[in-house]
Amino acid sequence: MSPEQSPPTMADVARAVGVSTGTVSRALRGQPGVSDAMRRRILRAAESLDYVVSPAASGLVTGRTGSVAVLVPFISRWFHAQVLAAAHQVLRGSGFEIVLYHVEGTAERREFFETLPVRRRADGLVVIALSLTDEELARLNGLGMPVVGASTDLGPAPAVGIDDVAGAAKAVRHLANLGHRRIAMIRSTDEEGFHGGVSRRRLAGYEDAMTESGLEVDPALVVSAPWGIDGGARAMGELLSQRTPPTAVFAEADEIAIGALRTLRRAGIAVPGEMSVIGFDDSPMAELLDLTTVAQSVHEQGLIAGRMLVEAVQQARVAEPAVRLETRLVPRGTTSARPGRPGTAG
Amino acid sequence: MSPEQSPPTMADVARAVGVSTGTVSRALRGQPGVSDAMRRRILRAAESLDYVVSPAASGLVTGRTGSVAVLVPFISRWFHAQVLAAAHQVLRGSGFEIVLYHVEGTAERREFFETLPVRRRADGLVVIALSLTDEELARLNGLGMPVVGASTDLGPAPAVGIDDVAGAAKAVRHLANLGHRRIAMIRSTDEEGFHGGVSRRRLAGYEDAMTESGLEVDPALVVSAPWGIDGGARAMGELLSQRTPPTAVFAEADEIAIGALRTLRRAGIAVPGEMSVIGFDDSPMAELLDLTTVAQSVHEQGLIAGRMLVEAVQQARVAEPAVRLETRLVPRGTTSARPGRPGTAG
DNA sequence: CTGAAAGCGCTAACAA
DNA sequence: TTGTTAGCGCTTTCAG
Repeated sequence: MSPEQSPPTMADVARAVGVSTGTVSRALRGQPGVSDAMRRRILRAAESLDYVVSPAASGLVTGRTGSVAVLVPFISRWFHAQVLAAAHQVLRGSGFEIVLYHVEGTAERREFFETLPVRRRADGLVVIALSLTDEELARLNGLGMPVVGASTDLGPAPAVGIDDVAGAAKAVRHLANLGHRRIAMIRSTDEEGFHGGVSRRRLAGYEDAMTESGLEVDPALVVSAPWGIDGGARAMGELLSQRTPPTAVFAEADEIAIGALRTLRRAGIAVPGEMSVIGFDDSPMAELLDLTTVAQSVHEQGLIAGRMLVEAVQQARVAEPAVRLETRLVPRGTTSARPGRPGTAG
Repeated sequence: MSPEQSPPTMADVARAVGVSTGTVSRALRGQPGVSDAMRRRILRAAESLDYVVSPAASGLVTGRTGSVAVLVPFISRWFHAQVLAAAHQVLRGSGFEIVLYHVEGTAERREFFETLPVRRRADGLVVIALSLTDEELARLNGLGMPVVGASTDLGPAPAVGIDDVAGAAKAVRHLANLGHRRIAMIRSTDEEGFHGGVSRRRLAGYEDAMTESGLEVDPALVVSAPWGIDGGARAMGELLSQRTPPTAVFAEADEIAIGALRTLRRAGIAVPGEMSVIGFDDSPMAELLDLTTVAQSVHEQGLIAGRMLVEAVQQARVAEPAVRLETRLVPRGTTSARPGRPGTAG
């Protein structure tokens, strides 16, 4: 009589075939205990009715949501988008829906950790490139669901990332090997604590390599500015205004290095002739601008994090819960031997 | 006796306070018909038990999921990420969770439109920067949930975007006004149909402005290449190999224009001295590289799309269902008067 | 203002 | 192999 307004339910399918919903349920999920003939009839009926199971209803009884959450701070940064895309790919490949939590500011971040909206909404969580406080870490661990990190240290929880200390050291060693002695570092300020951990580790790598190369770590040569091109530009300006400016600069990230390059260009300082610059990450912009940098496998981190979460959710344990990917120096056109160095044309 | 393993339910809260779950439900959702004193007691109990309602359970009875879905093709492109971030912001601000569907390839895309995983998983859908086929459009309309588009034409459904024809015409007129007569256009090939609509409209704008300026549209001057820096670089090469190369180039997107710039740099052709280049979108890279372009309000498109969806979901109608945002020319350093033009230094 | 009871659409025993 | 029966945790009448 009345046309079906609301979507069909499993009962509709059962009725159409003339069986019980129990059988339909088993058939649809590929469970054993249904004859092949019956399964076919049921699948056909479901198809023709355009039926889909209600995740809410099934989730209510199974206790699983079929979704996983992704927490990511700056989606419009190349690195973050890249990791997200890769993780998304494997998670959807495993049948999960992805719930996105984008926390770009302090307010959103606090809101997330206070209310923990993931609770009861996801079966697991992957955290991308976020430096967590101890309290935040504790909140996540109290979530009662598996959590994995990509480029994020989660303490005991599974995580994939790189050795930032070693990576930064590679960059600085490269500069030292080129004969540079006054090597500066540009860090990002991080009042909001989004990537403080990475920044600290890359600083440590800088210091390690300096010491190892017999170079003095002059505190004046370590400057900070807000993350991004403008920040890098500003920091470079600061370095140029010093009594004895550096001859080479290691920037914590490519975007920062690119800002530095902008300042140098505007100041008419030749790169690499008068100043060498090296970044970190090997983003597409680095390639475009021929920026020497340290590469990491960004996409792969997303893939691995996704796989880890699938494992954690489905098998309750992760085979290899701490993966460190290699970094590698990518020499390009913004680094060269120190001006005035013996045997080198300035 | 036995410690609570599973998260507390509403019944636990009710028991703690000594009321029925009906009352707890009303209290928690701020519904009328609960005394203030009772509501306070209930809120306190819920808080101290660390209780959160199960969206699955409440969704089962209300029929709403509390989530909205976002469909986006290339999350690592600046434009897409930007729109997504803005939409996410307003949607979360309205209390929705965001379910992300990232369809980067044909396979993923087809899978999405065939299985329509959003069904029963979201209360609405925003589609970002996707050129849809008629069948795809029909699938979305049959979804039974509100759909809005950002930089996406959805036929009758609400959408926000720009006037691509007019925007492209602005770019080309700028070049014509500078005295250029042989003006080329670089389009993106789009075998997979991801942004064919935009590309076609920008081509139409190019043709309009050419005709309007009394210039001939030479088919040889319209070249295509895969979207991105490499594509733009390749297309520029093609243009340079022609018998009578253009003196100015309009690229469908900044990323493509940037590729063109790379080729020109490598070829030793002065920009804008010997060749003018203009892009579209005004991405951060355009600013960095001092690329003349046509700007659009990307962030605002995301905000508006988000607001539209909230309206559609909550009020079942959108006050202003077709918003066209303005574009504006951003003259920078990659465009100048045609070489050899009277009164101009080549 | 509050309680009782029915039921949302499904799954998971347990029977048959 | 299939059906029956309880719920899963919540909202929503309808009574009181």
